[in-house]
Amino acid sequence: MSLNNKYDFKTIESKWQRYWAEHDFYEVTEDNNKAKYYNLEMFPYPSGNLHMGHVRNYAIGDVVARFKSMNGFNVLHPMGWDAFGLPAENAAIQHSIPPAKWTSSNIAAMREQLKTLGLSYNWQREFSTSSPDYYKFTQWMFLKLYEHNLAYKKDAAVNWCPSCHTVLANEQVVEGACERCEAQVEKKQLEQWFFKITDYAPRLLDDLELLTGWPEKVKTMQKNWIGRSEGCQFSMQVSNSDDSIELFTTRPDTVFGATYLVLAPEHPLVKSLCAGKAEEANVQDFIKQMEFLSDVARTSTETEKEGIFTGAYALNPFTNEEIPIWIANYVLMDYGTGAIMAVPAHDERDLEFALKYNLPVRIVIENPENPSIEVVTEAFADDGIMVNSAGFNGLSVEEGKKAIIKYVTDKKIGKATINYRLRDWLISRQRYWGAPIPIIYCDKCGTVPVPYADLPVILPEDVAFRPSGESPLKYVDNFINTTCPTCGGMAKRETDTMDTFVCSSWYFTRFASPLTNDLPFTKEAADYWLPVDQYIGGVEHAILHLMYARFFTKFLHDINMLSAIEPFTNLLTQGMVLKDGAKMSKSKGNVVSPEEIINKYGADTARLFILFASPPVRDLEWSDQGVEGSYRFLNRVWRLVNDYAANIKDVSSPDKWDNLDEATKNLHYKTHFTIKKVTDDLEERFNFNTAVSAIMELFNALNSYKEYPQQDYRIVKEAIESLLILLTPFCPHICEELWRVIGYNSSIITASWPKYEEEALIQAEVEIVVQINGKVRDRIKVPTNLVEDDLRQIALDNSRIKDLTKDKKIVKIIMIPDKLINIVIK
RNA sequence: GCCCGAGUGGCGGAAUGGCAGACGCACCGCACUCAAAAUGCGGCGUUCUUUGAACGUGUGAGUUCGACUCUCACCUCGGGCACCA
Repeated sequence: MSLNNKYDFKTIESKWQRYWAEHDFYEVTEDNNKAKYYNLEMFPYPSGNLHMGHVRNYAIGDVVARFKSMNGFNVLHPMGWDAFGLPAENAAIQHSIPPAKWTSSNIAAMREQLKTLGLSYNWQREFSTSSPDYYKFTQWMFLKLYEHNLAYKKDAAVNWCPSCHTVLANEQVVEGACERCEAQVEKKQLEQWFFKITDYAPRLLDDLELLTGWPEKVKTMQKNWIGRSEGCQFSMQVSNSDDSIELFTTRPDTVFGATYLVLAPEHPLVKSLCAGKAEEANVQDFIKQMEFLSDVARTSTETEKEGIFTGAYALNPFTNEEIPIWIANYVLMDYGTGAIMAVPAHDERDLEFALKYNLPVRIVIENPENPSIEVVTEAFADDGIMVNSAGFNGLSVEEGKKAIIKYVTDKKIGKATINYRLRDWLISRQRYWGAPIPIIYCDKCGTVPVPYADLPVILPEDVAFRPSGESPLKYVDNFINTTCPTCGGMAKRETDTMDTFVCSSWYFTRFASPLTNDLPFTKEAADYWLPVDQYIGGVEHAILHLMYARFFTKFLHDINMLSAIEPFTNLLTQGMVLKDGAKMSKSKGNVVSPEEIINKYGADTARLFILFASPPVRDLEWSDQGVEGSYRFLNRVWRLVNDYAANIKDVSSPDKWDNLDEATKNLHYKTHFTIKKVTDDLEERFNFNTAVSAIMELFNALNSYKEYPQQDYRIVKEAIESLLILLTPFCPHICEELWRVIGYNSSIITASWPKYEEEALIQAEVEIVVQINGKVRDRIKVPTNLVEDDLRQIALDNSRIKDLTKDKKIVKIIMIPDKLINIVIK
């Protein structure tokens, strides 16, 4: 090795990146003779800057893709851009750069940054969701949903972000604030487009069971979000009126304790209920107060319950009692029927309200621990026996529910129902930089969908942005003014665009055949590649993106576009990258730039550190010194392999390893042990950190062997080759270079993953731990697979053990073969 | 309030019923050097009466021959949901 043979990562990395790209190593086509593996990382928003979270996400994905590929799979590993969204528009407003231009230059910059990481992407399939070739099919999806009555427009109280100047989906409101900008969300009555995701609620919930490769945590979050609840819907007659009120309850068994009804202030019956009554004016005031209050302001647990009596009464069909009808802030119009029966004795919320407004409290479920209680201070919601409930007395809660449901069903005043917390997905946005909703409004024909043949509805680029953020589309006459596809008359286009989550709800299908231009993808290609075998990304998408994508997949399945019913078979949610215990952010000033790290140490070092420092699902604490350590390791590998290169180049390995001396045999063992360990870690557990540490151990073993006088270069060669191949998914560049250094002409990235030999893992002797009463007292070396009788004898004959057990009575001896013997003494 | 996850040396972490602390970082010592860096070699949980022993995986109990690992209760931190009837 010459003195100037330094580990020159810059030259090495750019050389091999060019070489791999030129030789199309990552291009794939559908091949039915090979097992496919679709490996996908959540595509990024092209902010223009790669951050460490991206690097971690893509490094993890690249290890999986390369590992699968080296194991003979036909691997699809694509990358694209989730390119619509507000930042581009804000840049346009602030810096007068057109969003399209801003976006494409950001994409170019980020693509270059990604390429310096040496990721095994199939770049031929790259696309951006903001290109007409793509959003044409986002619009196609809208039309298909519309065609199947799953896209509809309704006037509703919606979440309005005053800062983003647009409405938001329920999922995009976090603790009353906008998910993006954290401004307090307001409520507005607007006509908006929705996707009827609620039609899919039962399947979205039930099919979570199929997702055995998903983290429990994500499934639980989705389950809670969908929020299925079983109960009963029935009606109560309004006194002195033909109207009746439909209400929903999960506790029909408590109906005898219903002492009042509560309607949501927006309930359509409220007006007529109080019409002409003394209460009318006050009720109207109350409704006005509620109207503009955001959901959170109105319904947070911290908000005090408020309500008002409507002046009307309803007849409880079970007690034949007249009970007052109230309206209150804590009842929501868009859940259930917007009306509840209040049972203060057995519902905490109703109790709080009843106590505040002096409404009667009646116990109808007996608390078995406190049967004689008379004054209710705490709502009892657990299981008990029905009391004060006429013919239903004595039933348990479960029996009571069934009996009451049967009663209302027989009487034809109600039925068993299931309610979901999930709301329909509000997808229209009053912003410019998104896929235009392909709808035309005609005075004569009404709402008319754009014909498929006319897609895409092109987003005009020559527009004037307004500082307020108000969509400039509203002022682009040649966009708005069009002709009606049905009657040919003058008509106007919808100016709202779609939520960017719509774009990302189907992108994984497009990668299967990204150039298809009559359909979003061909069924043939999609059925070959989908579902995605491994999906990798941040847990922040646990509900939003992952649920929308599941919804789209099921819909595409239903319209026979796709065989898959779930998009992602396995999901890995990686942890955040932290610095000094906090998420990296500009405001905290703790951002480490990937570009700098790659410049200083190279992509291989950056990748190695990120994969070694912590298992993928956990948060990763950034450590500059840790990076140094990874860099140091690669330098040591570099030196060792170069030192050995001449000696191992022309050595060939025999068919059988015979007569190896002990030190050599140990190295041989270590090599095969490492192959097994790394393979298991990558295949089954995604424990990249322990895989790396196993490779480091193999390196350490090789390094010690270097001092051994009678080296067997055949075994050294085997160890070095194994080490390089095992390290390739983590650090492909240095491994490729060293592969050539030891004499290969073919690329290491196409090398087969090594298989361990069972025989090499058999050791003649094992160390057994000898315990007395569970405490380690000695260690002895014995032949492998020693029978218990012999092991017991050897242990008892051991002088230290003899010493410690003399004068003691041996009660019991527990033996674990090849591992441990525990002598229990008294 | 409810649900989920985590808690192990100075630090990142390893071990999921059988040797606690693999691997790495930091630190200490030695070699090389005029010196430093780099590199190499060695040490490195705490305490003590130090060829040995006691203690030690958030706290307390329990199961077991044996518990970081299982069970129960609690504490702390993180995440999710939170008037959804």
